Amino acid sequence: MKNNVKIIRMNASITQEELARKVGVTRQTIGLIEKGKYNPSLQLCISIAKELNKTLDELFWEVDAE
Amino acid sequence: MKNNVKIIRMNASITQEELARKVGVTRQTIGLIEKGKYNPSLQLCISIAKELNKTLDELFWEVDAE
DNA sequence: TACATAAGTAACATATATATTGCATTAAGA
DNA sequence: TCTTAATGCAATATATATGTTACTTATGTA
Repeated sequence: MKNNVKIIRMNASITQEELARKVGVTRQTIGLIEKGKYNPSLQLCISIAKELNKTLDELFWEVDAE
Repeated sequence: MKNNVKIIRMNASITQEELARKVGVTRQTIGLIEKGKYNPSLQLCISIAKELNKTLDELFWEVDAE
């Protein structure tokens, strides 16, 4: 469940808490998603993407290329 | 929670049941996602996309432009 | 040193995605 | 008409995403 959320959020210079508040979840949820410990819902992924001005693919597609 | 899964699945000429089996869920889950009644997990969205040779954006991005 | 901010983490509760089973409906072919 | 495949739909059970609360660990700065 790797993704680019952490890098892109930090590039946007906002905290986990700010992002969480904007998309309507808690800081813990954002933290766990960034850590790859959660399998977030599509709707949340879309909200995060819009908040960071990215698309789903940019944040979540083929990040786990191993 | 609109999306393009049904159209693209039908273009691929496979049934809900075939797609479900390939991605490891039940037929009902695919049916409800196509109907827009579910908010699927990211991992399932990725599995569906790969099975249909599409990306997340092609299946789920800004379909709900209303 | 102290204080504040950001982030990691854990326990428990709740909401909901998904499974399981079963039945109804529709369309296509014999 | 009968049969089969594909789909819709509903009730109940289970797994897990997410919320809530709280403690801890940096890190920067006065």
